Amino acid sequence: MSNRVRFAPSPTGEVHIGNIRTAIFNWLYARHTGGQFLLRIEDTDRERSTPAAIASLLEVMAWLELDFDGEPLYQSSRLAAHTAAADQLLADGHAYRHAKGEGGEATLFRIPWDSDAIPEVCEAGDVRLELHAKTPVAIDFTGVSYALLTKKGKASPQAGALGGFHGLQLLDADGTVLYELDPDIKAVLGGESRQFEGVAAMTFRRRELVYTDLVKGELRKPLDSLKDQVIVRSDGAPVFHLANVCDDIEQGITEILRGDDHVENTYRHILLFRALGAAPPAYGHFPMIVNDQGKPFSKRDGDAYVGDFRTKGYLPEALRNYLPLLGWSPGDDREQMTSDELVAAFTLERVNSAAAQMDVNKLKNLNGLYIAAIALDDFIELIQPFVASQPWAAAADSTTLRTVAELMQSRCKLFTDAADWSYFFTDDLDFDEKAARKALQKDGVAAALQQLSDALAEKEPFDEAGIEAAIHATTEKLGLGQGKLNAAIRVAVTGTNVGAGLYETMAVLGRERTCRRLQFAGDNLCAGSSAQG
RNA sequence: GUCCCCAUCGUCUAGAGGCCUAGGACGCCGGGUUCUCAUCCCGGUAACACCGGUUCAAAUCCGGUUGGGGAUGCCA
Repeated sequence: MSNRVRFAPSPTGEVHIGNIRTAIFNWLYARHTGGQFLLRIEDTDRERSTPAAIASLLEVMAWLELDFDGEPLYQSSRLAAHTAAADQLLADGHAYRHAKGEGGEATLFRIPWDSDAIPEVCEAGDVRLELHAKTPVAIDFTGVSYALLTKKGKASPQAGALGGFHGLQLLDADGTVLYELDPDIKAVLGGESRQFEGVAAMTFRRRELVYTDLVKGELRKPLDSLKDQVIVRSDGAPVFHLANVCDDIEQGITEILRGDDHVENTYRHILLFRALGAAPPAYGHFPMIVNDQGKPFSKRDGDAYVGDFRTKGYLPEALRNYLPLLGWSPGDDREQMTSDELVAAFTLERVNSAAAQMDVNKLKNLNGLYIAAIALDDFIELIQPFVASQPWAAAADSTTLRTVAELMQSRCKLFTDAADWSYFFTDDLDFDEKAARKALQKDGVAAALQQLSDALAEKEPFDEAGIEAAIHATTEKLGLGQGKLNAAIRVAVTGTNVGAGLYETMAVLGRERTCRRLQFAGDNLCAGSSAQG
């Protein structure tokens, strides 16, 4: 049977990069192994799941070209199956109804007492725990609760499922056995409860659940540290754990690849698979992506939504290339990789286990590399939406825009950099104060700009070569070195000291604009010009 | 508190006992090309968390400490 993996997001808001990286990893794995990549939308949280969130999820996946196989499965459509599974569990004695806390009776999944037949469960030796004798030990069908003795002699309350305490003995300070669980287990499971005071220690045979994580290797968890889990709320709504496992069985998932925050769930889920009569799939857990503080992303880190990267002018190719590099590497020095190369190189063995910090700088650099590689026509096409949002959009005729795009593409790291193209289309220059001061506030600059403007006014043709010649002629006449005036000209005509080639830029601007700006700068912005008094 | 996981330059990572005076990339600094900026090219900066142990030999194995994260929900 071929591999079947799934991406199972909850559509409760914007799509987060951590989530979409999980999707990318799953997609990469499926495509690498020739398996299926399924999409399951876990929309059972009626309060928070919205059609808008589902639409945006689908949109983001399409944008990143994460094509899934078959139709998406909407978890909400499976309510009846989930409820039936809970009923089955109840009937089989794997679950019980219990009013825990307020809210009425919920259905809890029991960490099984008879776990000998479960391949993932093994005995892990005898355990002796020193207890806080003043806290009573309580035992009933929901589990064992007790209090450990801290170093300071205080009580540290604990509770664990019954199934973790085979061979349990309660001892008093003298070592006398107060109680043995095994002979009493039927009665306890049947609903009787026991309580003991003055228990100094407890001993039992520890059982552990062991599985081999595809990423992290062998992982184990003592059953006595697990608690019975609510699987159906008192209002009748099945919880995530049940729905998730049921649907994984339904979809025939063979590998569950998800974020590190799910490792603890895995132990219970494996038990649920077994109780439902299914063999659990293999599991692999990816390291988390954290923010630049090294902390988990929270709602405050608004930048971490995929949609935001899109509106900021990132290319899907760049994101799809960068994200898998967080927590995974091909093992050689490659970083910029095509989708095909990523698919070919991707293996779970090469996924790391330490959390990875998002480095926007590096992403931006990669984005710049991708932008530089785009054909001019495509670049113009892609930049349209970003140009459209500029105040000068109306002035940007397609011919000029094309020329500008050609000049600026290699200087573009993000599509939003198009905001800097303003001076090509409007005379309302945004002068960089520092650059202006440095380039224009010098003696003689005003006169030089005026002379250049005069020279340019008659230059024919007004093209790159002609402009260069005019500038050279002017500097020569003034006894300036070649290029000495360029910085001043640049600031005068563009407002800034960075940008494409000066002559090319002036040619695009055209004679009229260029001269007007030179004169304006000469009259108003230079040392000794009228505006300066 | 308890359980589980994690730990190499500022960041992403390579490294699965000798190839490591720890490699690459981003960033940063310097230089070259160029009319500026960007690109491109050269060079530099900077890390094995700490303490023990195993070994002829440890970033790599083991133990402990510290630090970080997760779980301990009728959230997903």
